[in-house]
Amino acid sequence: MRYSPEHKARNHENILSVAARSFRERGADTSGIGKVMKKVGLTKGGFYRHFKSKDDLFVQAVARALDETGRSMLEAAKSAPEGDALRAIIERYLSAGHANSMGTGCVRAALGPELARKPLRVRKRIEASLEAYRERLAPFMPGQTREEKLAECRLLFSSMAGVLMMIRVTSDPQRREQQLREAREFFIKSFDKK
Amino acid sequence: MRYSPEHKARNHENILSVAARSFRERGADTSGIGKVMKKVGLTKGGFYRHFKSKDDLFVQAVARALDETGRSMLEAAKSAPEGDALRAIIERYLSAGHANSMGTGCVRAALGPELARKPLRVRKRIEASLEAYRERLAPFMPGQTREEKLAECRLLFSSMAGVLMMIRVTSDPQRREQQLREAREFFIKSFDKK
DNA sequence: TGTACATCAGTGAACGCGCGTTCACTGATGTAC
DNA sequence: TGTACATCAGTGAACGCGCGTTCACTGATGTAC
Repeated sequence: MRYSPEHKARNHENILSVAARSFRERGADTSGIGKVMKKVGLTKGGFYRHFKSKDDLFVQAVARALDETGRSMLEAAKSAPEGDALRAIIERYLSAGHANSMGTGCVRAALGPELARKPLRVRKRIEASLEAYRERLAPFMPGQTREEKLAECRLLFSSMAGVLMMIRVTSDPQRREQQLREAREFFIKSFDKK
Repeated sequence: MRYSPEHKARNHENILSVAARSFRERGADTSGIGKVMKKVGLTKGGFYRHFKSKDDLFVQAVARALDETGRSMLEAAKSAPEGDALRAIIERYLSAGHANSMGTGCVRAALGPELARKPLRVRKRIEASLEAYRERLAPFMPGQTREEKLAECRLLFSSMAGVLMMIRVTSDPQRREQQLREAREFFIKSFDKK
């Protein structure tokens, strides 16, 4: 059967968002193309009408996930009281909700080491997505120049990603909460009102 | 052929250290038992005389890797001038050498998300290794009580792991160096001389 | 001291399985005339 | 308006491959007598 362009675009989006979640939830190696396509409602053969390879899908899924996390951070910033944007960003990133949902959360905390292991060609594309993310959030960071703000942005989110990632190893929910609280306090103290 | 107990112990150690490196370098999913055993010089069938399962090996390899990283941190602390132990720890953790050798570096930065995805039974054993690590390094942390020191230790190493992990995504060596420098400065300022 | 037997680390083939990718094919729609 | 053909998203079987785990077997050493 022949499909409309909208139909194709819709399936493309579906593959992307199912993959973005599955990669983060289970890791890219354990998220087979067949499984992803099945969840979308298609068979795996059709995958290559949408993406050149699994790595191509990976790069695009990472880009989409970062875009969504960026949007969520911007939302938090914009719905915060005047002058509390950065605090709101930190509080949303280090929230229990974020810690409990790896599949819809920050790519760094869910796939960081996998990003580092990708071949250079792939990694360059990922770096571009990370740069775009930092550009969006730099305005809320401390620092005088754009370069300073970008550097602070990188440092803040890399650090918070490490904290989030390790909190997810902690099995006791109460300890998780406490670790989140301590981390929020630390990052707000260190990055806010600089 | 029958082997001496020392022979078995030696092979056990070899499997462990080859796995500990391979898991960190390539990820656990991509480090097959067959490959590990081949590198040790054995065939894969013999693996199950040493470990109950791949997850069992994983847990023990993580424990060994954390022990080695802990030892390295203690070394840095002990060979530092009086009062500069924590600074030395941070500088060694955020060194170019560490950033450039994922296979022999900190487990958190190389396998963090994989730890978080393991089933509870496995994760509990990993938590114990992480606790042991923090106990060793707590004496060098800021804080009045043991609990405070342990919490600072967790926060410091989780954060630095995130930074290290994301620096490994950066392809340009000069940028990596700069990011390491900025991170060292930040963590020394934030955790040292508190 | 000499012989018979038990032990058990390591071998290598086999198991069922899921993987990424390719490919001949289908068939509804869009286009050309 | 009607007919012939091209397009191409999606199908489903097939490819070669590596995986974790099991298992009957080997054979040098340790132990019992």
